[in-house]
Amino acid sequence: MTLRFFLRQIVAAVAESVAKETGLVLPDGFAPRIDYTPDLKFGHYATPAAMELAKAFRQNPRAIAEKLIAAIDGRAFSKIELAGAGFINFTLNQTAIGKVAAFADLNAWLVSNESEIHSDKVIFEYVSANPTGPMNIVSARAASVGDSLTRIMKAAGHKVTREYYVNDYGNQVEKLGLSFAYRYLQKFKAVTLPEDCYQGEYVIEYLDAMLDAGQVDNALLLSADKIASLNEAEWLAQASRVFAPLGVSAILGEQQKDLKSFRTEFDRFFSEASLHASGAVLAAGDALEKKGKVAVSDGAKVFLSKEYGDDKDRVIVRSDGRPTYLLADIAYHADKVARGFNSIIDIWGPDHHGYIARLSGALKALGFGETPGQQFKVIISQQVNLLENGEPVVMSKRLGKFQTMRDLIQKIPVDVCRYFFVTRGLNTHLDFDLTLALDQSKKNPVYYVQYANARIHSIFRECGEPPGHINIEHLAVSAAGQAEREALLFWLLRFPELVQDIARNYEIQRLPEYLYQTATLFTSFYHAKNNRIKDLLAANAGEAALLLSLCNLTTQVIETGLALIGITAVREMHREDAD
RNA sequence: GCGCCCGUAGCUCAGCUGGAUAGAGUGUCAGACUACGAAUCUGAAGGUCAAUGGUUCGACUCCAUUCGGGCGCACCA
Repeated sequence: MTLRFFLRQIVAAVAESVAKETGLVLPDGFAPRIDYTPDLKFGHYATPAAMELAKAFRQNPRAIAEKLIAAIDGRAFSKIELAGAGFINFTLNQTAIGKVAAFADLNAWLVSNESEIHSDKVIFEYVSANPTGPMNIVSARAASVGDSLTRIMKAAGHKVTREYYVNDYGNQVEKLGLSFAYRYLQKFKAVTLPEDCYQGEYVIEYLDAMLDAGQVDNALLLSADKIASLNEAEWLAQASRVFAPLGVSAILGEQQKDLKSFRTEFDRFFSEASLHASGAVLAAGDALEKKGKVAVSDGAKVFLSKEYGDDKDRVIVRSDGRPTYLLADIAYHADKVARGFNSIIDIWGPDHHGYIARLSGALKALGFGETPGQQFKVIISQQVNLLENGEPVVMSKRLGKFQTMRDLIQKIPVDVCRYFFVTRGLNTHLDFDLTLALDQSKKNPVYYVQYANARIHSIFRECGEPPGHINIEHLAVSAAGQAEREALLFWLLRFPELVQDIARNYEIQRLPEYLYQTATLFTSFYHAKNNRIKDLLAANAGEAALLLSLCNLTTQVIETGLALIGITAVREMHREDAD
């Protein structure tokens, strides 16, 4: 059990008993907050519960706090104090700590703590870049954050499915096919690529690969002889239909390679075209119509999204009968609902924020959210400004000038990229300066964290492996009165609480911050004279073993934490150059 | 015009559903290697949290207005 959960149960129980005794009623759904104290000298945890209750009880917070304190069974504590305007500060005693946080191994503890949260069946969609070109740096950001968040949610105890939506249907795909057709034609004839085609050179590369692999149908193949009598318009129409799916699968394949090298995984790549093929798209329109949320305007069917806060109603079936992208997306999300997910989370790009109202409106119209616990959450990933030498790099797929995710991975180690992307909240604009990332690579925080871990393993190599079994009570006893040990130990014990928090609020940046602080606390522990394990080995073997055990817990936290953000935890580090 | 994000130390940014003295890194300055790895550590300086008003026991956090910076507003996907 986490210490925080233990305290929350206690405070909730005494709040209830105090309320009952005095004939008062707790606020609806009252769950006391358990916070960390600003400093361990105030205790391990604090609760502002008395302040939160002040209004409902119409009493002075300090008076409430006194009643709460009086009602608490003090056996687990060495100190409970009333502080400030009505904070209650808790200092747990070592026996209680050992009993509550009883674990021999960090991962076992994480698993045993899963019961503290309400486990959700979650579908998490992220990246979902269009299969019309290589992925850019915004996709890399979404990949880092989405992948890390899903790992964290799983660690907290949720059932998570990771999905990537492939927009392999519609105008853009047709244009992609046309771009391939033109590029092929250009090999035999001087024709200009139309402006609305994809201008990037990558089309030529993929085209050549297709031709080499013999994927292009013989009937379409051109030659110098054929060119003279060619009906160009007809050929282009035919060729673009053939090239479109080939192009999509080639580009998707490359995207998947990039994602893999970025250590980003998905359980499924969901094809938009499959929704059209199965009739699911139009069926979604019918479902909305049955709910009375569809009107006809100028021959088109519109979804009445204004009822859900959108600024205008949105077309879902065009006047020519073709469904819009929105309807396909509604169908896709209806499919997620049908698969039984009750938590649907998407990461979208910054240009899609206006889209939230209409899609969440459609889900509501279809009845999603009526069952308690169902939620649809969109996390908007803000822009990434790519800088090189302080100058912005222009990104435009159409013009073919852009920094791809692959360029990024080739320039900067994946560990550094991933760490960099998760150090900022998704809702902030991000300046990624390539030169800076390279220049500072040696002073990069990710190396600092890895270094701390390598140091621990160096201690193990030097002083012997730690005992396999971690005994928290013994660690707490040995930490008593030793500032560095105490700071490190209680910081480490917060790790599962942090995992729970991030799984709830998606604030991924808190994990790298935590790990950095872990490394800092460890090095300060390491430098304290009384913690020199090497010296203790002969003098006090028992204490040496305890400190090795504390190091063991530290490395478990660092390695598990790094794994949650997809970063390698090295156990030995080597300088790249001599200076 | 409407909507979204941002404004915190010289620079890049944290600040956990409102909570105790606003924190890191980097840069600057002053120190520390006969030390399980100096890819390190210790210390100093650096702030009117863009501005104004409001809400309350309490505001960087919530609300309103203003000023700055960025982005988006299709029968494209």
